[in-house]
Amino acid sequence: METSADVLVVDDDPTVSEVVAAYLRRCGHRVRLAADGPSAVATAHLKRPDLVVLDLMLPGFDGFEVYRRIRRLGPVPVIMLTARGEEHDRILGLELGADDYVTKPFSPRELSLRANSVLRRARQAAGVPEQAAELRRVADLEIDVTGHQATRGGVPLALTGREFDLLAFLLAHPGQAFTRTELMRLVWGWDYGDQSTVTVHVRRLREKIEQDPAQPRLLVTVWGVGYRLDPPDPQEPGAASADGGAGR
Amino acid sequence: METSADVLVVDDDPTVSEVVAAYLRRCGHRVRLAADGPSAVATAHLKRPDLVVLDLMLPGFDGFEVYRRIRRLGPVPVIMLTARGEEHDRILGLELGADDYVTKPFSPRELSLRANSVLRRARQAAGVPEQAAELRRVADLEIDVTGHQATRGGVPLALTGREFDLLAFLLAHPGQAFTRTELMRLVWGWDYGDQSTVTVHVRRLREKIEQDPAQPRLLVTVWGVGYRLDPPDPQEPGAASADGGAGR
DNA sequence: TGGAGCCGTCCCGAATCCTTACGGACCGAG
DNA sequence: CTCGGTCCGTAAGGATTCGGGACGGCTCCA
Repeated sequence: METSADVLVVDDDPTVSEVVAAYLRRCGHRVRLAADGPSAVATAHLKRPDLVVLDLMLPGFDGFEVYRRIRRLGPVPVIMLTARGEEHDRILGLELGADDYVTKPFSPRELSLRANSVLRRARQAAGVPEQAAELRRVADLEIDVTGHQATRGGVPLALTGREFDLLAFLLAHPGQAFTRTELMRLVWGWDYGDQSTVTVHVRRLREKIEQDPAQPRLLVTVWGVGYRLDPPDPQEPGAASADGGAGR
Repeated sequence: METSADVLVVDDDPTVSEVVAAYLRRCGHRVRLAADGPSAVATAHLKRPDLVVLDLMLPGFDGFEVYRRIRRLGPVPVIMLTARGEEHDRILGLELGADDYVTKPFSPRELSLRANSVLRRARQAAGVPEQAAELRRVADLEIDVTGHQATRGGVPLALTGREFDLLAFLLAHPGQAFTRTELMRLVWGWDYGDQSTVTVHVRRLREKIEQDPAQPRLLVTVWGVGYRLDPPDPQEPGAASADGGAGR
């Protein structure tokens, strides 16, 4: 679990800011709100948040200007909220150096994922000792979330971004079955789009972590439901024991 | 039972809300109903449910407004019911903030899965240590609802979806007899269709959980009524266990 | 400006599962 | 003893799901 952080949310729409705040608080963060540019800059000055979530469409005030002023305070990470289709904002935002951006309409889960990711990167860059690299293990599979590296039996795996996220999530919830839609929401952060995307990534991940991808023993498919990462049976390690119910 | 939770269902259509309530009760939850926005908010205030299932199409009251007011009470998980066919963008916008949403028409399995996983995540976020895998046991039969896995004496069973649902339901109500029609309605979610479907699935389930499927001792048939999952008599098994006057 | 890697989507074959139908066996009542 | 209702076992058709292959778009990098 990520540690808590101070987050400043800047948006003039109370509906959006309330929802965003609720979600971030649920993740264990402390949240402050600002509805306009000046108060945002002032709050940033006084409270020195660990992360700023900034809507670019502020009334009567240029969001970019707010961004520049906040950035002068120091290397505070910023996530920008932009409207879909506004390629201009997005490009400009990234050029300015925003750590990440999220296009509206967005799912709160997506924002939470981005926020945690940005915070993690920021802490790492800041040289925070990073208490004992966050490790997760199942069978001979090991993942270092902070170091963004996965190994099997000590051998590093060449996972892509999505594959890593998927494996990290499954390793965090071993033995639990998830539907494709759930995985789409929890790993991808959104749930529109084709569910077969999940299927394809599971297949690609199996190619890299399973000994026999055609007969997966770790990343099992639960028919009619979805997928599950099985913790290894504490019993036989290499014995040719019948696969119990895994058959078919 | 750790799975049970207080659920508030908000829908103006009694047909829908009753069906939803039935689905949730079959999962072992306690359900309250509210037909309009104000009473929903009031009930949420008074009863502090663990989960809210909220229909967005409330008459004369914006469902999203209800959501915001309920959310102010605290981090209550919310599942939204939306009608299919609404513009995708609208759904996305409304989804803003919901823990999950289900599009109508929905299947009972769908709602059950979502409700359970939302509750699980909420408990997890609330600091309740996970690990509390939802288990149900009778005799040497054990079922892990979150992992969608059933075992007998520790050995995994290869159950199909329906078989799993059926066994899960019976394990939630041991010692209680159900007619085929009841099982059809409570497990399948509809009350039309051939009752022999239930018969066939019971038979297949017996093949997998009974030691001698020809003489079932766990999944007993109550003649003229239906079926019942018997908790094992810890004492003598061969006794002439008169099933009382259950006959007709 | 190419080229490689990653991601998301689509298509189709194969495997699996659900439902229904049918014949025979069993139970209880008159 | 006979009969009507009920239950069990088998089989087949239809529907759904899963897995593999492949394609185009996109980004990043040389």
